[in-house]
Amino acid sequence: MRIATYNVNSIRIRLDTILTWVAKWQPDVLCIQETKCQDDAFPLLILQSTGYNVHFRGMKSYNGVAILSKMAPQSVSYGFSDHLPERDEARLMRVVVNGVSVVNTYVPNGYKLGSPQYTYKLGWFERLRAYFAASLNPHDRVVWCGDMNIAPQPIDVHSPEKHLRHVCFHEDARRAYTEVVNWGFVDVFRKLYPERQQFTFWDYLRPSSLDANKGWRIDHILATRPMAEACRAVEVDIEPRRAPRASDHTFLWADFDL
DNA sequence: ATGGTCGACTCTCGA
Repeated sequence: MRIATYNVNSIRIRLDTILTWVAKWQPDVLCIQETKCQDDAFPLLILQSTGYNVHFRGMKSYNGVAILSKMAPQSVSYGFSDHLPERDEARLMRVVVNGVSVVNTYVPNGYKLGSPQYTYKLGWFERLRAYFAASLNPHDRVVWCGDMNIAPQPIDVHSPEKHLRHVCFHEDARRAYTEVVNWGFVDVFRKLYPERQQFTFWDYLRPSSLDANKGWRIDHILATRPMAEACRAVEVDIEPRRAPRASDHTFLWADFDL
């Protein structure tokens, strides 16, 4: 079972990228973040023409998540369902496919240290931990993937010493993320490649960052222990990142023998 | 301290 994740940064602009990648790599499940369109503008029919099942939730301009799956999901749900007011919607969805619960998240960026957005990001991780604790079991087959906006370790960002106060590397953000991981997840990329420095994101604001390989590993695939033990391969595909009209993120995929 | 680049959308915000 192949599960993949991709921050598309506008699904309408990069529809071709998705179609080409899906045709080549044939994921069983593809989790997409930052679709950036309202549901009535979502390119549903063309995505369905690939034969995939398509589920999504968006909002105007920002955020938005979608999941493509070869098999029809047994269930689909959106958001935390914790009845707290949403500062922004369309950042979390879950499907159950082939007995595997797949949770797709676009974690809030956090803007700057000390900002309300940063506080919201930290709280978002706490809500996510509560969400896993309330609705899933670490002994079951669960995969959590998406754009986490967290580089978990110094190896996961270029020049870590320069980013100690960056919202994607600050100790408080990393701790909040780690608390969720500690509910029962294994970072399958890091499990298979304990030493490899492999980024999934190069900042648009620094156009030379890709060539200089000054990036971040902030997109992740995490699996509960029973799933992680079945993980046979994980790779980052940076080729679409070099194409014209590239997103600043890469595709990331993992194969599980079930 | 600031700007650099995108995308959505409305002359600005979020990343």
